[in-house]
Amino acid sequence: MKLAIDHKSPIPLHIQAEQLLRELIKDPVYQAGKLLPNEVELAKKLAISRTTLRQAINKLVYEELLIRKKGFGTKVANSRISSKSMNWLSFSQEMKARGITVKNYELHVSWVFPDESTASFFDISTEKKIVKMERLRGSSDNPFVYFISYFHPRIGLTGEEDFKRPLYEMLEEEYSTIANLSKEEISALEANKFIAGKLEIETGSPVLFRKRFVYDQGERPMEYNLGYYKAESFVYTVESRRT
Amino acid sequence: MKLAIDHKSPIPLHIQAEQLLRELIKDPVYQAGKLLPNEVELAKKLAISRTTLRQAINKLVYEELLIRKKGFGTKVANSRISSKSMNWLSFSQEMKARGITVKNYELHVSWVFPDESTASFFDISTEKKIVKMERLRGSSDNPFVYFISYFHPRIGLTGEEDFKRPLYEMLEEEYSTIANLSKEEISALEANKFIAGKLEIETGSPVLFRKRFVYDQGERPMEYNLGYYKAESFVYTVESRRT
DNA sequence: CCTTAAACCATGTAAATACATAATTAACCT
DNA sequence: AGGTTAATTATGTATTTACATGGTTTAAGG
Repeated sequence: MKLAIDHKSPIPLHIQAEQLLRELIKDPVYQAGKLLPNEVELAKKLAISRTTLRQAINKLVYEELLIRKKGFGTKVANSRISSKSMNWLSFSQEMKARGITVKNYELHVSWVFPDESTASFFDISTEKKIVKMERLRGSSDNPFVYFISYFHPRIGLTGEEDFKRPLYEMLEEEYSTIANLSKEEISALEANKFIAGKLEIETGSPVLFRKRFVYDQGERPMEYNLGYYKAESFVYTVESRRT
Repeated sequence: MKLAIDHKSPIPLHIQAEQLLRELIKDPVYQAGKLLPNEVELAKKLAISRTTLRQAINKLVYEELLIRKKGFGTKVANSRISSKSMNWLSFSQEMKARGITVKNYELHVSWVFPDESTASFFDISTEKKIVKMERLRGSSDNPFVYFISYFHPRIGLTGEEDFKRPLYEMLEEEYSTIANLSKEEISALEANKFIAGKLEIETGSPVLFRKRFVYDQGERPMEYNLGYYKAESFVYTVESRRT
């Protein structure tokens, strides 16, 4: 674990401090509501200004990972909002846990120009082609989900990879890219003609639609994933606890 | 609307600025991704330092109400309704934060026999009546969610309570019952005739359906909640981190 | 011995300043 | 006209400085 801050790095100091703090609070020593060193001391130790350190702490406070108390100190929050971390993101593993064997109905990999929103999430130009993966998956009886994934060019995918392997395992082993954070948006949609065809339902039928924004170790965008789930066959579960 | 900042007020300047901005972006003029005045100008106009102003803007950026772009400016995010772990559980508070005034279109409280699944969750007999609350809520323009709540008899509700108050606040203050854990199941459904009528959509249109199992301090079931959200107007967001 | 006041500690608030960097626009040169 | 370069604009990063304020601990006083 990196305990110091590199002033020569192009990564902003407050980002480095933030990452450092995230690592720090994972340490068992800090788990049970323990106090952090005070800001003035810690800033001196890290050789950054108190303002910069506060900038980093602020983010974690906002995420409710840290709790500040005036005149007392900053402590590590005990219970975090767990969203039943999906084991972790892997579809096939999740299905396996439910006793469903995943069948791949279609798999298609291509190089395409990203649309506006994808390019914006990846922070790249719409003129630069990226790898797109489409997958139709389901149980042994019938397909019930259609996935579209876009991958950031930084990863360096060729499009020739073995996408039959569990995706995140492959990305980790072959490209040292680890999914670290996922932001998801879940909504209900009417199936358009294309999706309806894939999922073998009627156009206009409801589908559960999930956008997933996946970030790597450095909080950099790595995957943009769209999932269209046949309505009856999928339930998304979330568990959250008061903090 | 207050447009100025009171330097003599005991309320911190950055809090005042934050509130002012929240009001400001509600203004129709700012609705469609419009740019805010630049930080240096705005700070001068409000007679506060840029640092303080940035502190205020930061909060709204964290909440994704504003989007900053270096060298370009700060624009208002096209606010769609999302639920960032629901703040915590309260619908009206979450809407308030988004600048949407919640309107209650219908409110109906009754004593009913629980169905099988409800009785099973509460671990009570189907012969024992419980309090059921139905609510149709939405923005000032139109309803977009229909809630049904069942409450565990242990709480001791009479059905005469003031359900116009924030629910969890009322339960905490009047009955010392605190929501502590929530398990949610989200799926997509076709609106049946009843729901379609309430939400003013066509039968068969997709709705986002959420079941919520709420537990109290002692992890005992306290509320069973069903929510039917009009499809276009609701996005459920989840953020999860690898552990 | 208990209450109250003072001292202390750590975070909270606020400003002024300086320079870096990304996005846009304008000017410039082929 | 088209592409490259430079200037402009507005946010991003970082430091130093100063004082306020809410808790905690200690010390004083009845």
